[in-house]
Amino acid sequence: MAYNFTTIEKKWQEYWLTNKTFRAFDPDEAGDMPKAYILDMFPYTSGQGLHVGHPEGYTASDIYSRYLRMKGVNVLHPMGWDAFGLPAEQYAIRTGKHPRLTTEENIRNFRRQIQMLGFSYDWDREVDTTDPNYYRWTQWIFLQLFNSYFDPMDQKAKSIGHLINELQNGDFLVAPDGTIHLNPVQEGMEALSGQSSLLREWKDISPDEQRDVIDGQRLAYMDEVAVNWCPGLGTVLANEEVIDGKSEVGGFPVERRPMRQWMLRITAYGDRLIKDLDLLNWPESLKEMQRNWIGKSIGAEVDFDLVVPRLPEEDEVPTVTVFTTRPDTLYGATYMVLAPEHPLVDRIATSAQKAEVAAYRQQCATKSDRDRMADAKEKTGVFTGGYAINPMTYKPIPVYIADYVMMGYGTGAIMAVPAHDQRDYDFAMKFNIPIRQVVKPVSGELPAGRAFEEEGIAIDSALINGQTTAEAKQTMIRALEAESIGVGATKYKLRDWLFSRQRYWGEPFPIVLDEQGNAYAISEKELPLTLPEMEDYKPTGTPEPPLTRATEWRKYQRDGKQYLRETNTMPQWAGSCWYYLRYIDPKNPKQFIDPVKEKYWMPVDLYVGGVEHAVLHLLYARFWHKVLFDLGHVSSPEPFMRLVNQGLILGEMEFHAFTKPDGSPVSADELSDIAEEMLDKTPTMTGTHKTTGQKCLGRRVDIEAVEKSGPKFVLKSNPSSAVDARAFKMSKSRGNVVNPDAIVKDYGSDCLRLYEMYMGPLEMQKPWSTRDIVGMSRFLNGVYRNLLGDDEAPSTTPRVAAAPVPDDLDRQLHRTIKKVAEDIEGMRFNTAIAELIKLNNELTHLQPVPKNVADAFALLLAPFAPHLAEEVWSRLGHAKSLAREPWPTFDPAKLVESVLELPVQINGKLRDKITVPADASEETILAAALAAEKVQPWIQGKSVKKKLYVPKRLVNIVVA
RNA sequence: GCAGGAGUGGCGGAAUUGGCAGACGCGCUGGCCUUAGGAGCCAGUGCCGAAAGGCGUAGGGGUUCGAGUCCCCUCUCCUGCACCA
Repeated sequence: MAYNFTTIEKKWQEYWLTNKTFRAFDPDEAGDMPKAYILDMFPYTSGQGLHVGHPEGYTASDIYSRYLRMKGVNVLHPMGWDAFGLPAEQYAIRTGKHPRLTTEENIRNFRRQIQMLGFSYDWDREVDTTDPNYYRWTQWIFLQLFNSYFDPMDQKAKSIGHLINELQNGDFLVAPDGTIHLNPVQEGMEALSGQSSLLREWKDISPDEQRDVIDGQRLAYMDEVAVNWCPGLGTVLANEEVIDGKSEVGGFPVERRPMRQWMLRITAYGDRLIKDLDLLNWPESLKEMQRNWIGKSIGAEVDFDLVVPRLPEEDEVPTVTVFTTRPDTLYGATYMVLAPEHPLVDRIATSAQKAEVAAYRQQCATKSDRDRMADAKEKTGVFTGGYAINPMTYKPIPVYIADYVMMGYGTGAIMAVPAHDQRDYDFAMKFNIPIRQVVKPVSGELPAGRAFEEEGIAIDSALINGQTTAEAKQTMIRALEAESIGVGATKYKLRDWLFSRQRYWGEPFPIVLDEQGNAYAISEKELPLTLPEMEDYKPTGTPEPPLTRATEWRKYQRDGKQYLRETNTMPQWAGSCWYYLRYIDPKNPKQFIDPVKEKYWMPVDLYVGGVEHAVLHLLYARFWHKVLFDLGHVSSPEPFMRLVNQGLILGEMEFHAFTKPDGSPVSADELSDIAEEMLDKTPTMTGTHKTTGQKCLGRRVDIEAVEKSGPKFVLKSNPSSAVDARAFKMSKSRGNVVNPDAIVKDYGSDCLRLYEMYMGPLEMQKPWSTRDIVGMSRFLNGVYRNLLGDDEAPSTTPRVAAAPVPDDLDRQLHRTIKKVAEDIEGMRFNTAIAELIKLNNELTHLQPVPKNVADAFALLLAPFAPHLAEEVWSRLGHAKSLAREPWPTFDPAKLVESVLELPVQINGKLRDKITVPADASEETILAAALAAEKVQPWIQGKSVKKKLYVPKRLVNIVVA
């Protein structure tokens, strides 16, 4: 009979909650306990509830936390809710309920589901990003950003007050574009020619302009930029939220349009965000994704003089600045390309070319990002009719516009070096532009028919001939700087973080605007600024945010002056940027965190979550953390020291058989690019026939209709026809989503936990298989039966008694203790469970089970199946929870075997096995090996060349 | 195209890092028990072969007494980025 997991699990969950079993101790109560902060990525509380992917990571971190607690560690293991943002609001609109209500419902449901899985969270620390007591501090951090700037010398954030001081002292000067520059005189440097004459001192600037300069330096600033406007969602989106030209949420098309928006100056931190990755124990692939996203490239900006008639108001020759990572190839620049949107295009285009240029620009503007990507193979562009002067060769080079150069990166203009850049090469071939080699390989020949992009030796470049690429770059940059025609420069692909959304369900900005649209912070004392109650919170469908309708709420008065509140709201990611800090001091009404507690708990020792947050949450949170660090609010430069990604859990394996358009069956191995596609709004499997190119459609076939034949699966009814076998991502539309509620009801949460951990290595992607769960169910039932017996009467433990431990069992026990601890520390939970199963199998026929073995078993099982372990532990006569019971220790002496069974190989092939005493000498063992029965025929009549004995491993005899 | 990861029985996956390939679980086969159930217990289960034995870690080559593990080449799948100058 199965043990009653439902009753047992409920009982212990209540016990843990009432007794606050997993309370983390504050620094003053912790004594000399070591600390560990074990963090899960908190869930976004969608209307769908928990899916089986959540418990995977949560169980892993829970096992680790429970293990550490038993090792005497003070563990902080909290949980909370990420609940502001688009999906919650979309759900509310769909169900016709206010997002506050749906969010409350969703949180209740998530809490119920998570608590039913028995995780050892400290529930007194629960946070909810939509709680005004929480988002008050999100707004407070925004004010920190608003009141700071990035100091270019110290490479860190400082208060705006400090900047004003510097400007007043004359340490900084202001350029015509509003950017600030070090005062060369003050710094004892020679005045830069040209530019410096345009720099002005603070005192020479009007108050209005002064405010603009300051506002332009803030880490949170407003700017008119080309943004991703998503009409389907009625809001703008960050670059990170746009995938292949569509919104990540909902998959709606996104268009670029200029709008005035809040931005966070994450680009200032690009360099530190890359560099500090080295401090982190994160998966290499994830670090690489962040490096790619930030996209740092080092090179130079070079000014090219334009060959155009000078306008009367210009006192110098107009120039175009290009960015290049290969300044060593400057001599090879044979043409120039501007992005179609580049502001100088009109200035350069000749009257003869104007029409063609305008037509091309029009064509680019209407092309979606998607089309642009699809057309990437074929270069397009038009000649402007204008020329620029190559500053090294003094030769005029034609200026083109082409959509392979983007306005958003670098300077929006490139010097094209077709000999050493494949894109430029393709373009030059199409437009018959000369190609000039200026780098040759260190050895070997220049490749024919393509660009030579690798490093080499400079040739045909007077200034740098014979230099290696690295040397030549340096020489060139020095020369450019000396001539004031260029400067070494570093560019990032990363854009500043677009931080406002035209939606209701988010944190309001603690900002008011005057009539001119200038932004002012409200005071910290006015926080939290809560969302107004609104009947109609739906998006307006225009860039006008719904909060604009809250006319009373908007009004704000200070010092007799009227202002209007900012009506944009913050994006979904704001609350999750710092939640890990609030857990440390969740109820503090005075500060966002107590510095003593912060110092004690931070940084996070282990962070477990999905890889889907690689460039969103994890980049944003690191950015905020660094700002808080610079401003002295937190003590560590990085928040998450070790990070582990759990692998995706896919749906059950599916098989698909394919048919040609005419309906005849086709084998899956004749197809390529098999994938799911939306046809008539239904997800359909399609494949392209390798030879005919026909599109073939797949249909799902049952596993019973399929068998394995060689390396592939085929139809039983038609064994010549291979079927496609794969597991898909779980999705509602596929109908392959597994609901944890159902699994817990049928098998219990201990079983679900065990199954998810037993599926394979944590980081790997793996298919769900409901059929396999029964294995873990049998294991748990076996444990119950072996220790507590079939009798479910609560006080009896008939199978356990004080008894001597048989040698074999003792060895297995100590092996298990060793292996389980090692595997938990290495997060190899699948093999730890295998070892527990082995120990349990040893107990199956033992009567009685020795008490100390039963005790140890309960403790070893506790991190994995905590409910059953507590039940066993209590029924074995222990009064208190085992949550802080010391972890069992093993005796290395108990692990050694008294006799060895050694394999004997002849020429590396296994032929026999011999059993020898563990302390036998090498000669004895070799002699025994040669004498072994099945070895004899193999050495008879042959000469033994070599006898190898690998201690405690094997014997290998080499014969001629 | 670039970067990262992976490829082991019918399935999920083990293998202390160069030393008995397939631990453990599912499934399957046979048996026992039975108030017949999706319960429990025992035995077996990589492939070929009656056996001896042979063959086996995507494919091909190499290093080694010995290779799933190290080196070279090729193929397939996944994930990310993708005209980023």
